[in-house]
Formats: sequence, structure tokens, C-alpha cells
Amino acid sequence: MKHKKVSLSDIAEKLGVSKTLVSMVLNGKGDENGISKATQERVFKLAQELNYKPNQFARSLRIGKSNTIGLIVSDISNPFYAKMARYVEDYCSQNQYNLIICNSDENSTKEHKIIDTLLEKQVDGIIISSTIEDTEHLQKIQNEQVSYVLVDRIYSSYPSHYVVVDNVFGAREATQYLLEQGHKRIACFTISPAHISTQVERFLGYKQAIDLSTESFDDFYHKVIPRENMYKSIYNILRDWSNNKVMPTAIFSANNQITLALLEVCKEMKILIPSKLSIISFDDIDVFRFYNPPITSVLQPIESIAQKAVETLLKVISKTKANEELNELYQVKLQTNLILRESVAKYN
Amino acid sequence: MKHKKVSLSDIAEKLGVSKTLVSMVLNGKGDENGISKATQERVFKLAQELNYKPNQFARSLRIGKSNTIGLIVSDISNPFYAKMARYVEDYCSQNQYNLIICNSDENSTKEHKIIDTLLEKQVDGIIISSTIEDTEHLQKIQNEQVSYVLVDRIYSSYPSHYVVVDNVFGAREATQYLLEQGHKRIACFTISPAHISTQVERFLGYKQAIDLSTESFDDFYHKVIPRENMYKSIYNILRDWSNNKVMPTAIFSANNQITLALLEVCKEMKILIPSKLSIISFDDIDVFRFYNPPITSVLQPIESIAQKAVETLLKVISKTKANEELNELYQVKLQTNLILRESVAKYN
DNA sequence: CTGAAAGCGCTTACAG
DNA sequence: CTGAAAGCGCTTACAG
Repeated sequence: MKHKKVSLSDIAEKLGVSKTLVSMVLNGKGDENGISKATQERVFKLAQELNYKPNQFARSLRIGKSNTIGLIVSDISNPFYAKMARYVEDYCSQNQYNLIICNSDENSTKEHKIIDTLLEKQVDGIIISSTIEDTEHLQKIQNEQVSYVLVDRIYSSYPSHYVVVDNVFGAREATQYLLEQGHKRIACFTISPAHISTQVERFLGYKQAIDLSTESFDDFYHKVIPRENMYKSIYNILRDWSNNKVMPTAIFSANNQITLALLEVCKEMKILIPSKLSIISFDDIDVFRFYNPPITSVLQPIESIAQKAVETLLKVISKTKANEELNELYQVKLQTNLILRESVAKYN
Repeated sequence: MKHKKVSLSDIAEKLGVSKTLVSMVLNGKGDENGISKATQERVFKLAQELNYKPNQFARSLRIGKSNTIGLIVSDISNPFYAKMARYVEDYCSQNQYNLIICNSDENSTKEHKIIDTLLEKQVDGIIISSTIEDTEHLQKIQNEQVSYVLVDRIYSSYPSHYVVVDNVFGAREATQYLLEQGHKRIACFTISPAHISTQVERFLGYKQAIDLSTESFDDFYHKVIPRENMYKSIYNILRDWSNNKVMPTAIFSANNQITLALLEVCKEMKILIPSKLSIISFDDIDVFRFYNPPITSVLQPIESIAQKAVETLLKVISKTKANEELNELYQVKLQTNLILRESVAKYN
């Protein structure tokens, strides 16, 4: 039963033709090279019979293209990235690309290693939601002439192709909704590391909304929650606020993990939502829909993000291969949607 | 800036040595081939300077090993598989293996295609949670002499390596808990397709518990919920039960997606949990922990499943490569844990 | 219409 | 201690 893998030459030999011919036919270039229909038939038939599978390594080695792309996110078990990865994989396979998914765990060192590995594997391109503060790694990718597109997170100072969501708008809309409901003391929770663009932008949107209102902005109500210790630090913050009688009436949480921890703390401290505290969260995960009360949240169009990201990357890859000048930057910004539920009460 | 990728020969040339030597040194075989320390130093140094990255395709082509494994699951955005994929990826990268993750969507045709692709990519092995009813595809994988291990789902009639959870035990324990709380009419929901081993086994555990008790088993209370139409079909079932005054007092749900739909239906129909209906679910996902009331559930040791799966696969791969007789079958069965929360009430 | 040949970049007997 | 050579399986100019 130990049958050796069949190769091009096996087919060529049995048919009494050359490898060249077989290769052409199997790659659909039979017609354009004027191979007779009859011969083409024989090739296809035998390939089928022998269950021929082209060796992708040989092929990749020869044509310098792996048909593989890499996706780097912080943690694929976070529902947001899980969904994103799912759709990215869909669009990749639709385009005959394989996907290698990697988790950085918000660890710069790890992310650098991942990039090195991906580069060694000669991926054709990388879709990356980066945790690294500077842009050395992007430089490195570019030096190896591999294409990449940023997704979810960007660098304002480093021009790149990207696909993101309008975080400023989404956060502003959410905060404005809170203001409309009469809230005056509105806090904002972001997650560490603080340099990540999504967190910076969502804070900015929050601030814009307040600055545009009759309320005045107070940095006191913006807290960066360390991701290693979310529950405890949120607990301490709420306790302090409570002790000092400066409890906000609403919180805009810029990250789904933070919100989860916040909900646990509220439960523990018996802070009723929304009667004592109104909450809006960025991201719309299952828990928010099922929570009691259901949590009002900012929905990101995850499927579109994924689709655009793959689409953009493939465009960049083909332009690069064709050695076209790529003076145009693909920068896609998608809209969010505020999903009204029951975690926000009127305040007066 | 367009610098050509550096190859072994580039290094060899600049150093005035052969490719052979460079290859040996870089692969850590310098000592065993008696290459002088000094020479080794020079090789390492230059490789570093030139930022040399071995071409994996050339390497794989030559040694016939890709250092890549495939993971096939139904849907990576399902939290259970998301977590599993995350851990599998962790253990793979710890062992210098790359991971290609694929989604079958419970579609046999799609899964067959995925397997073909993976085989073409010459993965070294496959970890598979299969949706296919027969075992043709496993035969196909074996014919290409690639190693595989089943995970989560198995075939009782087809001997394979596998890593699973003791579904019968987990389901029986859950149902017995329900019986202990005084429930007599206990229903069981499984998800389609009905042939999947997890669903078969969980139903079996449920049935065992009832058979072992003083109650008598009634197939009337076992429903297979079609996955395309979960909400509607559960709604209809509960409505019928209710209309006919045969509502069970507890439901054991063998799948997390089913449970989610069930919770929605209960909310819609204003069936109070647990006072009107007690619920236990297989799988422990975030929603269950945050739900009001928190849902009692059967926790699977996802990290161990992933770890064992990778470990087993790598063992099988190395034995196969070494052409050792593989008469031993690796079959790992892990224990579940019943997490007691508040979705089950006493009944009398 | 078709084929011989080169070459992608590596590793590994083999030879000295 | 070190190197020349073969070969993994493919694709692609080039030649006729």
C-alpha cells in the first residue's frame, strides 16, 4: 500500500510526453500553447487516475510565491478576533490562499518572533493587528518586500495600507447618547497598553463628545485599566469613587474584556445597572446580548473588516508582484453601529 | 533598497567555503562534522549580518517535511473551538510547527475539499474534528501516509488515534444531578447532524442516568435540534409541550449553541429559570457564567484536549517518519467537570 | 504542436 | 576538516 507520491514525470513517462507538456496542461495553459485536445484529455485523465497532487513546495520554490498569508492578532480566543479570523480565513480560501493565524498575546517580543517566522515561511502577505508601539517591525516586513495591511490598529505616523473602523466616531456617538440621556459625570475605561490606536481613538471620541457638550471634560474620569489585573483594578477604582462620593453615573468602556470585568465588579459590589450605573461598551459580543440587562454596545462590522482586509492585501500583493508603482495607499475606514439595549438609563 | 534574498551560496561565496559547510553549520551539525570553531563563528556571524533566512520551500522539498499541521473544526468562531484552536496553535508553535486552521461549517463536501487542500500542501499531520459520517476521508488521509488524530469527535467503528472527553460520563453526571434535585421529567436536546459522536454519547449518558434511576426513560423527551433553525424549532417544541401540559421540569442541553437558543426562547416565552425550568448545558462558555441566573454546565478541559492532541499527533508523525510499526493506538479520554451554578432548582 | 534543459535553494550521501 | 555533485518536483524561457 506504500505507494510513492506521483509526480509530473510519472505522468509524462506513462504518457510518453514531456514534463513540460503535462505541466502546461495541468495549469490550464494547454490551449494557449496549442496542445491538442486529445493529448490534454489523456493528461487530465491519467492525473485523475493516479490522484496526482502537485508538490506545492516545488511550485513555490520555483515561482517564488507561497499562496499563504499570515494573520497576527493578540488573541484568537477573544470573540472579536475569533470572528475576524473566521472571516479572514473564509475570504482567503475563496481566493486559494492559506492562512496562518498567530497570537501575539500583546507581547512585543513574541510579535517580533512571529513576524520572523512568517517571513521565513515566505508568506505572500501579512494582515496584522499589532501590539508594538514603534514601527520597526513594519520596516522589517517591508525590507523583505512582503506586503502587509494593518487591521484594527494603525500607526498615525507611519503611512500604511489599513482597514479599520471609525473609532472616534463610534466612541463619540456612544458618549453623546449618554449625554442625551442626561448623564453628566461619564467615565471612560480604556485597556492597556495605552498606546494602541483603538484605545487612543476611542478615548478621543469620548472626549470630543464631552467637549462638544455643555459638560466639561475631566481627566479624572479617564482610567487606563491594566489588562493583567482588570477585575482588581476596576474594583479599586469603583470603591474609591464610591467612598469619595464621586461615582460617575455612566461609564463608556472602550474594550469588551474591560466591560466583562466591569460587569463582574458591579455584580460583586451590588451596583445596579442601569439604575445606579449606565454602561456602554465598544464591541458587541454574545455576553452583552444575553446579559441582564442587555448591554448597549458599539457594533463593529467584523465581516466587512475581514473582507476588506483580505481584498486589500491581495491587491497590494498583485501590484507588488507586477512591480507596479504603489504610490496609492489603500486606507479603508468602516462605520460602527450603536446597538441600543437596556444598560443605559435616563438621568436627571 | 531592493535587495535580493540571500541564499546559502551567497554566504558560502563570500566566505570562500562550500554550501555544504554553511548548511551544516547553520543546522547545528558543525560539531558533529568536525568543522573548526573558527569557521563556524565566521559562518554564524555573516549569516546574522546578511539577515539570512533559509528558504523553507527548498528545505521542505528536499527533506519532504513541511513542519506544518492542519486543524479542521466546524467553526472557529464558536467559543469552544476558538479556545481549542488557540491552545493548539500555542503547542504547535512551541514545537516549531505552523498551523493552518480550516472551518468545515458542518459541511461534508467542504471538509473533503479542505482535506484535499491540506494534503496538497503536504502538511505533516492533521488534527480533525470531523463532520463527515463515514470514514472515507480518513482512508484518504491514510493513503497519502499523513498522520492524523481525531479530536472532540470520533468513529467507534474505525480505529484511530484520538483525544476526546468522556461525554457519556459528563452527560450522565449532569443528568444525575438533575435527578438528585428531584426532577422527574428531564428532556435532552442534541444538535444536528445527529450522527456526531459527541451528541450520540451525551444522549447516551443522559439515558444511562435515567435508566439507572427510578424514573423510566421516554424517547419523547429527546429532541434533535436542527442547527439551521435552532430558535424556531426549540420555540415550537416548548410551545407544544406547554400546550399539552407535558412540559419537562429540566432540560439537559448537549451543545452550547443549542443552549443559547434555548435561553432566548425561554426569555421570549417568559419561562423562568430555574423556577419553571432547570437547565444544564454541555460546554462552559462566557455567556453561561454571566447569565442571570448563571448556567450550570459541564466544563471541558479545553487546554488539555489541545495539548494532548498536538502531543499525540507529533508522536505519531515521528513514529511514522521513523517507519516504526505503529501497532499501538493513542486514545486519550479526558474528564469533564460539572460546574454548579444557579440554573437548576430543587423539584418536589 | 512538443521537448530538452536550466534553475529555484536547500540537504545529504560520498569522496578525499 | 571540507567540497563537488546529485536531486527533491516543479515552471519557464528557448528552440525547433
